[in-house]
Amino acid sequence: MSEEINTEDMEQMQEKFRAVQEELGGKISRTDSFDINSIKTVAGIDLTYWKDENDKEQAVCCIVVIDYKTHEVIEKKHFGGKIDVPYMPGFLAFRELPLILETVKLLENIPDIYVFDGNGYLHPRHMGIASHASFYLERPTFGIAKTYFRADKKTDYTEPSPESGSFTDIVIGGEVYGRALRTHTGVRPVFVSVGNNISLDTACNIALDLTDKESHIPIPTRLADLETHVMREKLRSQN
DNA sequence: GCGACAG
DNA sequence: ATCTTGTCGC
Repeated sequence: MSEEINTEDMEQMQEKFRAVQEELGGKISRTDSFDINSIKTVAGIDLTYWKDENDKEQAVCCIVVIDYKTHEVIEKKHFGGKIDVPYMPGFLAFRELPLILETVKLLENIPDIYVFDGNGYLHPRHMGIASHASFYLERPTFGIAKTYFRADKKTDYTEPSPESGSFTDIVIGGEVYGRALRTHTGVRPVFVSVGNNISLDTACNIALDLTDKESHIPIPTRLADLETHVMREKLRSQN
């Protein structure tokens, strides 16, 4: 009884989604709208998926707010529900945003900045999930992707030197879309890109500030990821 | 027709 | 993303 989604439906969906992205994509600001020294809290956002007993796709979104300076966890919130948009490269926001916005509503401590698991400006229409989400949030955003996404089919990235902190810009058509950033020496880089109202330099500095020995993935994203797995087990056993 | 493809 | 044990390495 699972709804079958054929290619015609997918193409119609993408047609509408692409129009939304082209409309909003030109309204992104890649300039800091704040002073980095004023940042007190940062939120990490992530989702994880599973199929329920009726083969319906379910997901839970988790947001973890931490103290920027001490990295102490201030708050955790989650919201689970059915997913009705399939995964289509380039259209991740349409799949994940509904649950994300519901989870944001639960926050008692509004963070100074939101960090997403995925890209922002590093996208064919500059509208990865970090950029898209910004239009519904009153705070700057940026994205951290664990694997490279070719915003342009021809453009690959150049491996940064092995030392922590080194990076290479991802340039397409003379424009910097994002950055391959090494957060741990000798470990594969993460891909940082601007969401909105922040500069790439600042986003990378924050990513490095929020990375510790435990993982090459910055703490907010790492904690949100761990939390989604915990919540998935809890929600699975309830249904 | 073939490959590419954030999560 | 998810299905999955042991195993190599710091």
